[in-house]
Amino acid sequence: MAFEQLKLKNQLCHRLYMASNKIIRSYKDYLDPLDLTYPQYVVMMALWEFDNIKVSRLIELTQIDGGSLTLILKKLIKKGFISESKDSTDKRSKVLSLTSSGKSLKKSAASIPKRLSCEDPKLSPKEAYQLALLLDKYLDLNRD
Amino acid sequence: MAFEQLKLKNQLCHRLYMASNKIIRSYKDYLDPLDLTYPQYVVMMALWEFDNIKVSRLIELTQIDGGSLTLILKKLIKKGFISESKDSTDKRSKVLSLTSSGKSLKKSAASIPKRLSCEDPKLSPKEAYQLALLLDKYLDLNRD
DNA sequence: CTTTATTACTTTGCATACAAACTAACATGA
DNA sequence: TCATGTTAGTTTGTATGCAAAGTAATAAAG
Repeated sequence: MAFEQLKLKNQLCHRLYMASNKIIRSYKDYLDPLDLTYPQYVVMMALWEFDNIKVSRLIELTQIDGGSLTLILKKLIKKGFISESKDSTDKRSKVLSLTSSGKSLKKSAASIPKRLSCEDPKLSPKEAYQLALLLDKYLDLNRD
Repeated sequence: MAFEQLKLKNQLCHRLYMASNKIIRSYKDYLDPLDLTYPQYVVMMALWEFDNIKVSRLIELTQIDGGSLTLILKKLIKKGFISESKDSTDKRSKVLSLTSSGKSLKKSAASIPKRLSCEDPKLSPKEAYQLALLLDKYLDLNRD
């Protein structure tokens, strides 16, 4: 009756859960000045990389579900970072675009990744790369 | 102006965020029959392993923040899986204990880890172990 | 033995997650 | 072209996640 398989230290899921929450918390200090939450930052990164895309493409890129995304987009629009327009060929689709304010925000965000990785490098660059590879395999992603 | 550091594929955090959400979603099919959400399951695992512990210890074990935990505990009490009592030596503390119903739930949960890992093994056991080691290092955990 | 600081939780307010139901618009087939 | 199916997003309801303020009880100081 040891039930080893139910011990917390044997749960990959619990580690992912803690690690995700922890790293998102650590972004807060850097994102607050930009008036962005972490999910909002992910959406902005997607748009900084691929501007003028549909909601469906944003869901693919960010893996944020549609329901959550609708709310996040409303907030980003309210903040003036993005704007929406109807797709001329398919009125069901909505196209999202960066405003000038949203574009200039990219410059302010540019230093965040480096500042974060330097702040408290629990993992070496090599280890971070290994971790990224394993996560990509788990996520079944094929990038590049 | 390439801003490579802001591309999604270069974000470790985004991978952790997607992986955590994905693996928690994958637990849903197995936890619904037990009437548990994933965070509730984590709390139950902690109690199955260390029964009769205080809220502060539960926070240490699960890394769930106090505010969220209060709500989760209320729900687990309402479902009859755990009960609370005052610590006799320190009335500020609250001790949580499994009920007989909560204890027997452990038997129903025992098969979940294996069923999940077999369902769609994106990672080999060796890779999962590597991933766990890297996450522990990131989390700064020292188990055993 | 009071005053003050610290602890252990709880409550509040805002922002997601996410499944399920819903709506409008496009696509298909007879 | 009309009924039907599918798709792209939105809405709704429940459950966190988390920072900050609040509360009650214990500890520390003087």
